[in-house]
Amino acid sequence: MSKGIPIATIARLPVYLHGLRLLTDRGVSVVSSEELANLTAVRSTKLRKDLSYLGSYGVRGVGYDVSYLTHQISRAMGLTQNWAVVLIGIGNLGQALAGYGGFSSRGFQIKALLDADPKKIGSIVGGQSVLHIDQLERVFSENANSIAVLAVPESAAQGICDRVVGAGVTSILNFAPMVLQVPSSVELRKVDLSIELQILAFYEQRKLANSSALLNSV
Amino acid sequence: MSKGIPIATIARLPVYLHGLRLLTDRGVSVVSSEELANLTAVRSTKLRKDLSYLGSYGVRGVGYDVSYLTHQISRAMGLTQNWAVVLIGIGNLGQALAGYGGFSSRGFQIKALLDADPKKIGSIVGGQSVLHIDQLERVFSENANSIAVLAVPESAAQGICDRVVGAGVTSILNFAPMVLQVPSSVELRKVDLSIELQILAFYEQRKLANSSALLNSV
DNA sequence: TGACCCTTGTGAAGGCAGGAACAAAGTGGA
DNA sequence: TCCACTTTGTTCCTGCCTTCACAAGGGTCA
Repeated sequence: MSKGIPIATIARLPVYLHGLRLLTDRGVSVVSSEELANLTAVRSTKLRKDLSYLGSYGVRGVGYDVSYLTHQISRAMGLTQNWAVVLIGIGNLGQALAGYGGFSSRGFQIKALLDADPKKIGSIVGGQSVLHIDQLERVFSENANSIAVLAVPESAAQGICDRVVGAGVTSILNFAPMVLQVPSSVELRKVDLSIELQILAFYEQRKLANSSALLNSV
Repeated sequence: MSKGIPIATIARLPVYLHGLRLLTDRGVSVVSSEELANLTAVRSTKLRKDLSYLGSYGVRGVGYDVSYLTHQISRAMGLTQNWAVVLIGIGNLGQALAGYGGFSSRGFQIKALLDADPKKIGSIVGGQSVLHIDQLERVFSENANSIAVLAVPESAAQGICDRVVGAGVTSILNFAPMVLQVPSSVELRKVDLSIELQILAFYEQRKLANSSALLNSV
């Protein structure tokens, strides 16, 4: 039952897919959970439990068939179909996202690029022409079930978000470093580029504090 | 005890800081957990619990002093000091990171930009001149305790990572969509730009599956 | 065919995070 | 000074995720 797959597992499946792709490139056709776990920096027991949510696709005493497992993970994640993505905000981050290999290789197809800056309209980014933000409603009506990706400045984010919701979009990914308000029927997720950096700083601070505490105690 | 702060809390503290900054801009000097929670899309009970890990900085019956709480959160996260960051890889993503306001506003100071592409050396990005990757060891020896941010292509990532570790860096943030191998003494964190998108796709797929199941059952 | 070996898949336990409910404490008014 | 009100800080409980340990199952070789 796909319904029972924990979110934590979903977040790791792409990492396994990446490891499997490496193995395919090397011509490896069968892999044990231990080997794949080493490649993806998780415990083998966690890997096996994750895979067990999808079904029993391994062979005891042998391991997993690389291509078969690749297919099963892709299917479970809904990546065998192509997902339409509309990218809004073509600044530096937007351009990076437009050219990001991790999207297309995982089944996400960017259907349109939108921006408000007249200087950018018509320019080619990642092989596509940038459209004016006025086209927003038309673009979403022509691409049903699209996911909206917001890479706009903080000041514009909530306004654009409201228009996207008004256009019937139910899945939004927000890169602006702020909290957006959406109806509960809309699935909103956020990527904050500096959160992980802050967690690192926190660890580093603790490390420094511990070493100075040691000095004091001598 | 800063040692007891859960990671989940650490990840939310920056969001609270952002909400507090909004309040400061509006001239608000005191805020209740309920109001701040609404601003940051969490439950007020979760907010209070998070803050209680830092200490007792509120006044019962009144709320929290905005500037005092701002200071205490910053201090707990180690953001009152400036953290030196060296950014490696000045492609689209690197340029986006170099200009990203969320870094400087949270106490991260980019000390150097490095790239291997001769065409980029000497160009000005985010107010700084791009240095050649050969300067890597020198840059880190001049900036002790720096955090390395990797925004390089997948094929170059492990090699650069090894050099960074060799230069004595103990905190690395990786934006390349791959798993890096580091000694256990090094703190490595990763940002995968497409993981959240995949989680959205998974929800969307489940939504579609459920609605078609409903149709079939009629 | 049977015994041994290897690896998967799963049940159970432990730990961490989230939510609810309540006790504690400070303010303001009478 | 006392009482009622407001909001914090904390305890308890529930649920999810991770880890451990082992049973189950398939392959291989004699």
